[in-house]
Amino acid sequence: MPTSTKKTFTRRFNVKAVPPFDFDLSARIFSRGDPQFRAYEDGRFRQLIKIGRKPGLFVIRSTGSVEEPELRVELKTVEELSPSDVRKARAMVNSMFNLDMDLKPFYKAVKGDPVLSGLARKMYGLKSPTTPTVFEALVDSIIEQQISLIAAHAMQSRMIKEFGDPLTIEGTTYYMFPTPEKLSAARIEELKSCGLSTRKAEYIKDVAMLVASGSLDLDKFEGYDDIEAIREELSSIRGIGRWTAEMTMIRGLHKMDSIPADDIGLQAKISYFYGREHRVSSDELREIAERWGKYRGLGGYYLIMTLDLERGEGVGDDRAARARTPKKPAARPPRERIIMD
DNA sequence: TACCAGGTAAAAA
DNA sequence: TTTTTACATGGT
Repeated sequence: MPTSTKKTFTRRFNVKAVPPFDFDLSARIFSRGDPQFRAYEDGRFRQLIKIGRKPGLFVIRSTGSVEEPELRVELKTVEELSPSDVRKARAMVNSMFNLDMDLKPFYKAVKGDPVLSGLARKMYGLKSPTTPTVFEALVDSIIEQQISLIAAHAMQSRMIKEFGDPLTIEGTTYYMFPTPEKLSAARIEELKSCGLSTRKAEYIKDVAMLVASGSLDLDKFEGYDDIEAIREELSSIRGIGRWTAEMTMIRGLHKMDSIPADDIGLQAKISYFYGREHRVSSDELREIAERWGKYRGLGGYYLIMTLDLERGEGVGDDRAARARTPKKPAARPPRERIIMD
């Protein structure tokens, strides 16, 4: 039950980032988000996130410049925050916008790449964001398996409003991403009513149960340096294949040396930028991304964001790429043998 | 109307 | 062991 007239507390603090960092460019990925969940509008990012056990609405804007980046954070809550809560909130902002990441080594690494060297200039200061929890990245990735992002986003929105805790602040109701506890307790039929297939509903409920019961600790992967180890461990869970594990690493774990080579959207974008006739295979994509060194995931992110921003809109729809790249492999590559030397 | 869309597990061959 | 199939929704 959303409580309507409660006193709200507001805490304000500033956070600095490692330059270069362009907040507007980096936050624009959220500009078409569901305003009741996560959005970027008029220079302000908003999302309701739990700090410990207390929900708080983060309102974040830039007060600095690309070379001297600084963010202003307003944190609205219905319970007063302790100093330790505020410390946690600072760390969350830092993590969500990847503020400590230094882009300079990435720009240096792609200097010789004909495409990315140009995009590095054009998108100077773009950092990749991260979901507040690894769980959110994982669940979103499961929903996005196989279907179009537009369809997936519709389902995500329904799921958030069905299972996410609401909080009304200054007349607007916001929803938090559903907790593992809430999703583990959901009935399959309820999850399906958000548009999910029976299988995806099972995957999500099962993984939520693993996390809620404590038998799967997603946060521990933050400390892993070996992305192959993360991929293998995640892939041992039903419903999580290579693609889902890699998407989770990129979106939820800051593992920017991981790249979802099987991602057909990324394959189409690479084909477009590198002038290929057909949509590149996973192996061709890996070969190209190899040049970007340990920043290959970030390289992929730059390609995706460039096309999305060229259209002047948020992410989630690659019509631009599709319109300019052949739909399918020229002729038919029936026996596509994967050659491993 | 079909077909495709940032896949995956399970059945069938 | 490899190949085929079912699955869900939203656009074109």
